[in-house]
Amino acid sequence: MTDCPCDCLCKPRLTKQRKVILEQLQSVRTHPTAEEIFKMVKVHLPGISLATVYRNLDFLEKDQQILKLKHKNNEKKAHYDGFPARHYHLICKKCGTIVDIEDCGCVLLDDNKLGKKYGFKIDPTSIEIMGTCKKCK
Amino acid sequence: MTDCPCDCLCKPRLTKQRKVILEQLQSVRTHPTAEEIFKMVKVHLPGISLATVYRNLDFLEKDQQILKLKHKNNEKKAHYDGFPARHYHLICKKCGTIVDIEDCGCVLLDDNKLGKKYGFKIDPTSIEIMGTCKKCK
DNA sequence: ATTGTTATTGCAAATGATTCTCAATAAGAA
DNA sequence: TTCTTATTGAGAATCATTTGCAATAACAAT
Repeated sequence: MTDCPCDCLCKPRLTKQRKVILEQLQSVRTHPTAEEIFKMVKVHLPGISLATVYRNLDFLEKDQQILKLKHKNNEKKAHYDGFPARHYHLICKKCGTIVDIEDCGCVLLDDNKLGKKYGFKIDPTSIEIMGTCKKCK
Repeated sequence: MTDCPCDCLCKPRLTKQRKVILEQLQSVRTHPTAEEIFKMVKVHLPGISLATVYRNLDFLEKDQQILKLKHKNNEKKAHYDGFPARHYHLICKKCGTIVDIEDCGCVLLDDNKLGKKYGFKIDPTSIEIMGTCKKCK
């Protein structure tokens, strides 16, 4: 582990908790909430605290090891994605289904024209596209 | 006012409160929070309640008269946009600046290839693209 | 290994944006 | 004017997330 992903000067440590949280999130292809991750991790570390899960999810997100999805419909809970490789998410406004888009064959964001025009460095992993899924239409 | 935008059978009424909330939101080109809208509306309706502002913002969003932006960085507050015409938003992950993209000359979403492939009806006004703005780079 | 420093943890309490409850009010149809 | 019921104001409730703090444990230095 190198430098802290936030702007502090501290040296992050690889704790059991942080390790297992990441492992568990990477063990699924779904987009679990902090609470759901907490339950998965508790199987391996029964004494872990929910606050620790939140703290490590924040850390891992800042460190760009995972993604945080904030958009799932009217739900207040955030969802997490253990695979931060460049991909977008389609989220159904009605039922909240999240679909990963691995290769969308689109140039909107990749060519970075948009970013240049507005002086933005676009983060392609953070894009959440809302809509209505097949079932809900 | 026609049918209720939620799935209930009630007949919406155009109250003073709803009218002024929409007017005030449409009077700015920024993306205020519910609290900020509350303050603007209170100038004209001193007795209004914050709960009423929330209820009407929900209503107006469902009715597609306004947009709700949930993504502004680590802030928990939602932001609102009084101009729901098709446009995207760039949001800076660091400082939270929101930039409107009126015409991005991009086809990612408009051609609806993406929607077809995944069976999604994409809502082009709901797209929030995260990145880092010029100042924060 | 042992020690020292300090990042991290568990717990419980706090936070804070949003939602809900409910009696009172008022929009709009009859 | 009357009636129905959608909406309001006030405050309490919700609940995901954060925070304070003393105890613990990573890991660098000895």
